[in-house]
Amino acid sequence: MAQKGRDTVKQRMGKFGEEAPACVCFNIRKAARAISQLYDDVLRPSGLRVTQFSILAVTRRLGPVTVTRLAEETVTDRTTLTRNLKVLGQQKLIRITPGLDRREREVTLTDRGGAALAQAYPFWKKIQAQVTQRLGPDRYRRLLSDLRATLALARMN
Amino acid sequence: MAQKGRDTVKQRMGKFGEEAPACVCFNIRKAARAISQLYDDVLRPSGLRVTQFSILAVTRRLGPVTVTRLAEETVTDRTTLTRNLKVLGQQKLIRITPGLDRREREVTLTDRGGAALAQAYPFWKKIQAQVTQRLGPDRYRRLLSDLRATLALARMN
DNA sequence: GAAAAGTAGGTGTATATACACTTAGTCCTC
DNA sequence: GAGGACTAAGTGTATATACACCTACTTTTC
Repeated sequence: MAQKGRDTVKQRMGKFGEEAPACVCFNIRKAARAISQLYDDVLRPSGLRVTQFSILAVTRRLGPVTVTRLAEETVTDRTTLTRNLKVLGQQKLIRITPGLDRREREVTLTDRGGAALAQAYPFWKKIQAQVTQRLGPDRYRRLLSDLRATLALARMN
Repeated sequence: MAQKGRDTVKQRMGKFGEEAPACVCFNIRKAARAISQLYDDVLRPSGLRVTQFSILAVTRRLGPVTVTRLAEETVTDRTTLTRNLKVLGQQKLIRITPGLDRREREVTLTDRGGAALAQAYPFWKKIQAQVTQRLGPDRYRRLLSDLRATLALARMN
């Protein structure tokens, strides 16, 4: 009875505590933190983090590739990738050379980078197998598919 | 015929290009980056990032809460949370006070923090509704459920 | 062919993330 | 109740992330 036409903030957000756990973003981020820690932990003996492992792997697959293309493939902001590549370049795991179009830079996996990737591979394989096994094949496929859908949705705008 | 008992690195990693897209961690991280950008973009007028929004929301729900408890709830490394809380504290959105147990620190949402949350809420609500609508209720519930399973699995060790 | 438009990439700044280590306080055991 | 075990939190350091802005180069348009 204190107010009628106008809700208080408290009322408008009355269900907020219950809604927060439903936030798609919050939940994906939580899962990302947890799963990243797991993968990083298993990859640790290799000296590569999962982010670095992923970048090297994609670079290996795409051969000499521009920064922008690599950013698209990894769904990373280009400027973020620049910083990530810097670390890998310092460790001589990749090489960055000017492209024919002199605005472009081509990223190439070095021998050293290939060796690092090969060395890390069994660790990745092990944890990946464990995770997929524990999720079960159905849920695993479903999750990847739903994540793809979420990704597509997020980039839709 | 060059080698028989021993595979080359190339052979061992022959399918690597095809396996990388199947990496659970890589895919969750990609989705997390994309969805975070979307939420951050929509939340921008409110001045809160989705990470900050989440921390404030959880703080609001749990009332005065210790740093460790908040870290558990948000599945964030405690030292990460310390840094995140520092930013929120500087903006006076939270207050950090010594606990009864003098090792502990209690985090409380300030009035200013409550107001920021209330102001950001409609933006969150809007993008959350759009995302769940586009995913569809079934896939949305399934995704949250599978993410929970992944999270549990990752923390299992 | 010069100006404008468009494209590739980097920098400055700020937040987010977490490991290894440290500090400070509490509890527990004798 | 003193000493050691345990627990809560912060720091040093490094990587990850992305926005706003900038520079350099290429293409397009007249």
